[in-house]
Amino acid sequence: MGRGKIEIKRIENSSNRQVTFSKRRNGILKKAKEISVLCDTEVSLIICSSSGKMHQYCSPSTTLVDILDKYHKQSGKKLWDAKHENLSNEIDRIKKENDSMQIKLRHLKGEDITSLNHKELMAIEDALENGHSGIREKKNEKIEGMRKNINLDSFLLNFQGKMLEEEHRYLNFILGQQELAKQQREMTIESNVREIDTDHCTSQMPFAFRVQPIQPNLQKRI
Amino acid sequence: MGRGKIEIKRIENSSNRQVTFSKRRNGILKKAKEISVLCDTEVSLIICSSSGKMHQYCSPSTTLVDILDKYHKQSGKKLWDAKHENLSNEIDRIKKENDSMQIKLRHLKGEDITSLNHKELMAIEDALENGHSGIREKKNEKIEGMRKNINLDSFLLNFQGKMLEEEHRYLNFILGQQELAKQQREMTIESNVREIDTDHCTSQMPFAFRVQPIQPNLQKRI
DNA sequence: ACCTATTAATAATA
DNA sequence: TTATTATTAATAGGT
Repeated sequence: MGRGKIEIKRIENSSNRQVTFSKRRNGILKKAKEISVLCDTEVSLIICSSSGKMHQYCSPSTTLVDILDKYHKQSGKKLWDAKHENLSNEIDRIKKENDSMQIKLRHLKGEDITSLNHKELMAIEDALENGHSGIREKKNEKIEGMRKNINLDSFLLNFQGKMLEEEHRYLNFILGQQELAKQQREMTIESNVREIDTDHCTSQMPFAFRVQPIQPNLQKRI
Repeated sequence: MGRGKIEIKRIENSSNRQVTFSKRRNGILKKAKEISVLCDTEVSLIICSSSGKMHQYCSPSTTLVDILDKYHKQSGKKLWDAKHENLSNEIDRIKKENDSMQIKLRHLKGEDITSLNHKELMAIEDALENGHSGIREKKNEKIEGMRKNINLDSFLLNFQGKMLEEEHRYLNFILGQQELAKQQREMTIESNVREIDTDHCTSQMPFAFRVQPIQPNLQKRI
């Protein structure tokens, strides 16, 4: 294309080379734009002239960095230096860690567990139980613990009260019996000291000494 | 150039677009080679097709990295730094996410919970309970359930056994005391009917009638 | 992938 | 650099 055909090799005439560069540079930039528009593609074109000037085209939908990044990933070539590679690797590593933790969390929350087998479910349940007991301990030490203590105290108090009541009733009963027995004994001695009658004696035996049904509440248990 | 003129806009017909891409891609790659040879320039051309394939040309005297580096220095644009910054930011973001998840996981496992307040503990416990109930549902209800029931049964059995033992001991004690009291009474009446001594009488009162510490375990049932 | 009419690019020139 | 233009190269549409 031109007044004559040319061989594709370095143009030795500097002026000609410069003119050709200018023309072809425009041409290729135009082509780059055209293909990116016509074919909906991402194009990056960088041209460094021998004089040091740079010319660049990048398709409008993206950035050079994006294209280079794509290239990097696709080609597997080390475009980026070791530092970038390290960073990329770390990102991959952390992302994996992230995903695994996310899954664990979801499992602990009881989500996405349909696919798990029995062993896995058991492991998760153990973890939940351990966690729960740990939490319970801590929680109980605080308010829950207080409430329980209060409940226990009131129960014990209630219990003690009932015990004391019971004891009190029993003691009163005993005292009453003793009193009665004493009076009966005194009456007997006073009125008929010499009259000895075993039967009478037995019948007059202080109530406290007779075989008594033991406290009914306690007897129930026999 | 072609059978007809075309407008430079996206070719909607997918097949045509693909054909045109193929042709123009070859064309622009050829142009890139030509300008780099004719004009002794460094050229980098990267084309990403919409289907994801990549095509690249780089002038033979150099590498893409060199060209990018030159571009970087010349343009003053932060190609590398921007990339580096992006990566660093992403790492920071993911690391934070990671840490937060790690903490959540540890909390759910019952670790590092001393610093939590009551509300937080409650929230975690709720989560654990929710998770647990989910797991429980999914878990093998038969075998696990059976095991638990057996354990509970054996516990109750054990407990009942202990209760009965205790009761038995107590009943034996009561019976022993009653027996003793009866014997003592009979002895007292037989040997010294007339000797009446209140103190002695009190001291001889059957043990069963004295104020006894009440059996705590059994008293519970009152 | 090939063909080819037609358009686009550009070498030589100014 | 830009403009002209003869000539070659690229390619659109069809096969």
